[in-house]
Amino acid sequence: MATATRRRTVGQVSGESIVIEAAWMYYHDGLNQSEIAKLLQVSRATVVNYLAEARERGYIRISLSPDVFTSHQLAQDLREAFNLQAAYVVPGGIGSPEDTLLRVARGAAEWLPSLLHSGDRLGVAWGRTVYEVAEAVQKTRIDHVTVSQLVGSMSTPYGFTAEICSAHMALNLGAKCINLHAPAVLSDPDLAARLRDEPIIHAQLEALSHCNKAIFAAGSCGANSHIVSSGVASEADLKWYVEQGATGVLCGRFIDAAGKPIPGALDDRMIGVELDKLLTLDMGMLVSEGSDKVAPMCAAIAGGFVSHVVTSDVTAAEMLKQA
Amino acid sequence: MATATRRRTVGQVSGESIVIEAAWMYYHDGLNQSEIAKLLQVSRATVVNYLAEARERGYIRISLSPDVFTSHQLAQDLREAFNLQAAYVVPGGIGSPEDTLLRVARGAAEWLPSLLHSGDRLGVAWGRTVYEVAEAVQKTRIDHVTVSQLVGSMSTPYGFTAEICSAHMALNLGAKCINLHAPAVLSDPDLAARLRDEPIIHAQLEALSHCNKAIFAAGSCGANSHIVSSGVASEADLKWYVEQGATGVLCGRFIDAAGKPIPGALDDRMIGVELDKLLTLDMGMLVSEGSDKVAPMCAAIAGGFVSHVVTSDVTAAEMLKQA
DNA sequence: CACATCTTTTGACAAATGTCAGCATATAGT
DNA sequence: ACTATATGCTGACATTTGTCAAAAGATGTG
Repeated sequence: MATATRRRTVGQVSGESIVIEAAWMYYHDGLNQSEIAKLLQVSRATVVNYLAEARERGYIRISLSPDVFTSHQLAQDLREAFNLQAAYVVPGGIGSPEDTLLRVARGAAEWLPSLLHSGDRLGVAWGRTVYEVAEAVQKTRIDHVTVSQLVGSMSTPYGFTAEICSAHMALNLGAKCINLHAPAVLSDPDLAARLRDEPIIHAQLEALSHCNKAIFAAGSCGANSHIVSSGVASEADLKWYVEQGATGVLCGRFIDAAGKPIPGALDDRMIGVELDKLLTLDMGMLVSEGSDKVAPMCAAIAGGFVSHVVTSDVTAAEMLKQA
Repeated sequence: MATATRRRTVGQVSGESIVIEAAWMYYHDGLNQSEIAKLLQVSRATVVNYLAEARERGYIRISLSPDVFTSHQLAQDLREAFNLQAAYVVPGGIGSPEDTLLRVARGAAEWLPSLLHSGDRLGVAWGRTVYEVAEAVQKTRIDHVTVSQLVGSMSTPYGFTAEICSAHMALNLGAKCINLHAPAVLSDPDLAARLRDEPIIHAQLEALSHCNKAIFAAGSCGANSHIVSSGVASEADLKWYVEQGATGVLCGRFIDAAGKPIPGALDDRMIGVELDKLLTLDMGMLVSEGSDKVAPMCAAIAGGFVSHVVTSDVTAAEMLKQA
């Protein structure tokens, strides 16, 4: 501005103003790069660099309007069929299942900030899907939001833990983060009980019980169930739970087709939120996708844990068929 | 998806899904138009059309991160010097004063939604600046927000009225709108009093008094003061108020340099919010720009009406010099 | 069912944007 | 003060994106 900075001095903070100026001209005023170059008296290539810098620094925010994905037919149908507050259905696209999962995660990431308000306490579960959501959330700043880790950690072959899920989520939301410094499952019920009474853990579990919103995925009880591969349950455990009617997994706990938690040996050995806590939330966001998740998702919804769903169009259609 | 719609049938609603698909691929997956064209099996030109349609329909949302404008040096200085909750300072750019005003308005429009939460009741003042803000607000949907018109209407040569300001604001925020179906100023105090007692107007004024946030601009008392050109006050009125020490105009009321309302003949003839109501708000957003607004803005802040300021870099610098 | 009238799609061309090697200017070290 | 080094800027070229008139597919009507 006023003081014409022909060339921005190295590292000078005010030097960024010309970047912002360029970004404003380009994205708001709709000028093209040549016009901007002329006005700022630099070469067009420099303008390209400024814009690239603005994008890198996250000054520019491009998103698809959430309305689109919550208001079209499939989303409305899903909402009505399952009596949800809202559903967000992303186009599955042509890509691999992997791509579709990323899209669903990205959709959730784009929706989530608009559903959070000042003072909210968000519980974050754990898993591949939740991890991708946490990563995809754009940096936002909502005042006085707290993120809590809903279940204890497990070291996984995938390299992300429950702590990382919640920590990244908190980081991107500009929120305070309360981790749960304990394993998700212990070998001995007694040890678990003593750990739960440990002051630090106790305080963390206490904080967790004050969550008013939560985000989680549904786990399947099928062949390559995540609950087994992550080491929370053994093959034998899974087999036993399936025999009792287990249809899906929610925050590390097994539920049947009606969404009722199935009591079992694992319960006493686990550290994490108990399912009935989730029933009283203002918002329970279920983010999942894939044929194998249809039954678990329907079960979770039937159990009353879910107010918001994010999924793909194909999965949404399958859920509607099953209903 | 599944059913390969080679060509979308005219007007068919589901036909929009291919538009969304294209938009997703382009803006989220980072594919270029040729790649998308290949995947969707249409020509690249068609992809261009899809993307244009997505933009027109408002599916795509591009914005500059508010953080940038609230966190740089000038904004921080302004915030501290005037003890504000936050300040948003836009680069003035090279353009005309008109352009700068539009930028400030756009800045306010981009900031405002992130400052509103479910249940808020936003009071909207009136004037050129506020009108531009209302227009520039991108369609968002925050639940249970109510917009109230802070002052009565005047027909202006500019063609926008207080009703249009609040109505457009409400429309774009997806909020309920409570208008004030009365002129801003009447020729006779008695008539004004009777109008205020009229049930409809009374209810509207009542609703207005429950606002917890407000957005307004500062008016000057100079030569081409808006308060005169809009017909609220006469030249003689203005002269009288200036003699009493009037420094600026806020929601149609005159204030002195310390921000104290100046009682006068106009008060009894006006229909609209009273200034002391504004002192108890959670948020008072002052949006103004220009040398002639510096004194009025400082006065409004001194009076305690303001928690958030949006202005240009030049004006911010002038305010700091004056402080 | 043929015709008129729309909307959507397309290919060829024009314009805008991105890339990169090399040059110019600032900062750090001696 | 004089290099060495890092950082920002530029021009020429490559790629991507936007435009537009014409063709092809839908829809409505006698």
